[in-house]
Amino acid sequence: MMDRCQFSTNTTLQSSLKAFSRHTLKRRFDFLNVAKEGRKAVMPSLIVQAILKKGDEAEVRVGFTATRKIGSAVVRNRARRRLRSTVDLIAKERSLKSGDYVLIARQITATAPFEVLMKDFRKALTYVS
RNA sequence: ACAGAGGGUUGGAGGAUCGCUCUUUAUGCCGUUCGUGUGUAAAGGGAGGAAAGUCCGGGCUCCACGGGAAAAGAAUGCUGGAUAACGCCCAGCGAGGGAAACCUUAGGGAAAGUGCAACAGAAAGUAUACCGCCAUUUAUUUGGUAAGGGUGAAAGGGUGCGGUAAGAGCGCACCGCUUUUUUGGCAACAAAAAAGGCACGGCAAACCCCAUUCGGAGCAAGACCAAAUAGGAACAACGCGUUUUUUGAGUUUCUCAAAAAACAGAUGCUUUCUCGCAUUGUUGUUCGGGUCGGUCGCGCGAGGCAAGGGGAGACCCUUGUCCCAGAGGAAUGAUUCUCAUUUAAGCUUUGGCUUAAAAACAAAACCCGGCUUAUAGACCCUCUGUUUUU
RNA sequence: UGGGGCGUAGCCAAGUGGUAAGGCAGCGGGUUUUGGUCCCGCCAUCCGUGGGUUCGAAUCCUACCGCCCCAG
Repeated sequence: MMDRCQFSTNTTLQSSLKAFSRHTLKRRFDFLNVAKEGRKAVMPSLIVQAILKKGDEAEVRVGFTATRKIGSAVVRNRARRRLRSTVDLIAKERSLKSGDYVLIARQITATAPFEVLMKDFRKALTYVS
């Protein structure tokens, strides 16, 4: 399963920007692990939890969480997409340190201006790392 | 023009850059060069009228598909139609509301039975009559009566005339009610006539009765490929509840083996009952087994559009044409340009221009027919009433 | 996907057709030198929301809203 993921999610970004491949977290165990062991940064528009790993496996894995608390299915899907877009754009401008990241959507994630999301995520990264 | 009623359509348009998902084609790599896996490129497809709530109905799949009875248990409830089916829909009937267009309506049965009606009131349902009215008695009675008052949501037909001691369907007329007949209608029902002479009050979204319908579960259904673990099937060996009968062997009334019959227990056949049917223990070997995971189920359908026809309508028939989402931590996002819509402010030659803002409800999860609920804005058709003009 | 339950004062809750018990909290008063304890009184009427049945609905029916639980 993990072997398959290594090949699948490395898409067209490979040519234009180097060394970023977005693996998504899919197992409940991974999310719980990050929440338990990782560091946490709370911003107005999002929450970031992360475990940074050292070693030869230069792998970045990202998971997204949008709970029922923030709204209906439309709102949850929109929030998750915007978080994913944020991660893609940030990864272009600077390389993420390898490790597992979990982004949690908050109430204003779906409606806030996109620049606020970007700013909060950059700030959260400095806290976490 | 204003006020109102009914029905229908739509749910911004066109691009740019970076990304997501599926299909097809081409091609690289791995490789047991069939195949499978994994990348790249190009082309094409990519949410709704409610996809929602999950309230009904059906398809599909598996299980049960022994007979009978009962009980349920649930749902529906005027009539006819329509449909794959429905509690939806269409047409009509009855009842209620509105000035009208029109709207609402769970609308069978109360002489099958049981029950309920607080408080008030004499009395809440086979009238035990409070204040009254009338007669009688001689003043503490007895009898008649239900017109009037009062209570209540509801008081035992209503109005009028006659009648009477006072009264009363006691009699009569009209209305209501019940029964019968006739006419119209497929029917619900409507109208008319005759008779009866008031009996049969309300509540069944109280229990209930009657009629009709319903086997259970759900795509996490189910099928296939398959690491692991426990259990299953076949074969072999051993063993095999109780009673009776027959046969055989051994050593005698006894023991062992085989066959047949009966009975008992347990389990299963949707719940219960009855009858019936099936199965029944231990060890070994082999077959197999189906969890993680993967593939299918899974998009040609009670399908969309157009034309013609049938029908009052729901709807149906014929022909032509089109192919239109298929993910699985779950696909549409980020930035931006032009036009269109609405609102506000400013300018204005009333044509418009500039600036700013807004743009709903809401995301497929097997599929379809409905219902219910949410919904910014825009557009179309029909009808009713009032006012003005012609 | 299927099934079950709950909503009553600020909080916990009883109430299965006839004007909503009780406790805690709160407010006022009394007792006490003062505070506590104790005693008395007050505090719902929009029973989650909208319709309906009924003379009458927290209760019955129906459609919604919110919350919780169970099975796969």
